[in-house]
Amino acid sequence: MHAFDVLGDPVRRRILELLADGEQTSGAIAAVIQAEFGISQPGVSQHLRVLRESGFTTVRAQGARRLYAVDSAPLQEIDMWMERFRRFWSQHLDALATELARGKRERRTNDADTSTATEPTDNDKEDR
Amino acid sequence: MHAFDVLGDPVRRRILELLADGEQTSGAIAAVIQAEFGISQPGVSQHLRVLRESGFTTVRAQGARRLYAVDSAPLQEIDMWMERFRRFWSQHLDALATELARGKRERRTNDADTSTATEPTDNDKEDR
DNA sequence: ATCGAATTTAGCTCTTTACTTATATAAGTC
DNA sequence: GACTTATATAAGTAAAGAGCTAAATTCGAT
Repeated sequence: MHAFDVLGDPVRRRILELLADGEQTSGAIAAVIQAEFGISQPGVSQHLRVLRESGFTTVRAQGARRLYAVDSAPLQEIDMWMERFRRFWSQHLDALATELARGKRERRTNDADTSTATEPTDNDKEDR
Repeated sequence: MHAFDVLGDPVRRRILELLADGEQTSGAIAAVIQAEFGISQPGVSQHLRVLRESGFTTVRAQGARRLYAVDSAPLQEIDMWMERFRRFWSQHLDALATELARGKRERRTNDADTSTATEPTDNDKEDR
């Protein structure tokens, strides 16, 4: 499952929002999600599994509890993919810093020539 | 369909990558996508429809051709959602510029207290 | 006005996935 | 050891979505 698919689900996004504030037990997460979305505990558990298996979270056992925490790797990957679109909205002056921080990028070549089409990201090729 | 779901599909991501280099006709896009993914022209057209209807692209007619272009609004929204996770990887020095560019954000409060759980984003609430 | 190219829409099938309930596993408590 | 709490897995169902072929639109050119 691709990182974007994982974030496609509102329950999973919400779980990540919760984890952004720090480690949480499965139970604590389930309580919030059940209250907010009205789904069952196993339902939440399955979402946690998806997050786990797709690398968005790490888990550590503490007795019978499972402590989930954000693993930012896939989020970073998404952030990198988004990079090529940032110039569409951050061409203001205050974006200069961002540009510096994120590294220089190619100048916009506005030719719509088909033959010049670039290859798809490795990332994208691998999942079909 | 949520913005993240739209980006969940590799074909749609690829189309956006193509459009990042500038406006393209439906036909030019279809040619590339068909070559790369082996799907039919109507298949590509359906993806263009999804991108259009979810706000990722704008279209303008030029005779019988349709010229597609990136509309960055939904991408910006995603970028904003991602903001809360950036501190997980950009707490290095070179991220200072990014921090400045993106505006200051709340200090990290690392308490895992359940009762303090924040509300979900309006964004997320609306789609269930 | 007719024909062909460019693009979209319709209807159908197949697969994936998000749920559900029921059950398993494992740790803590009495 | 028996019971409860915490969490995960299994099996089944229903809905969504990605693809296909066929047909409709719409514009340009003869």
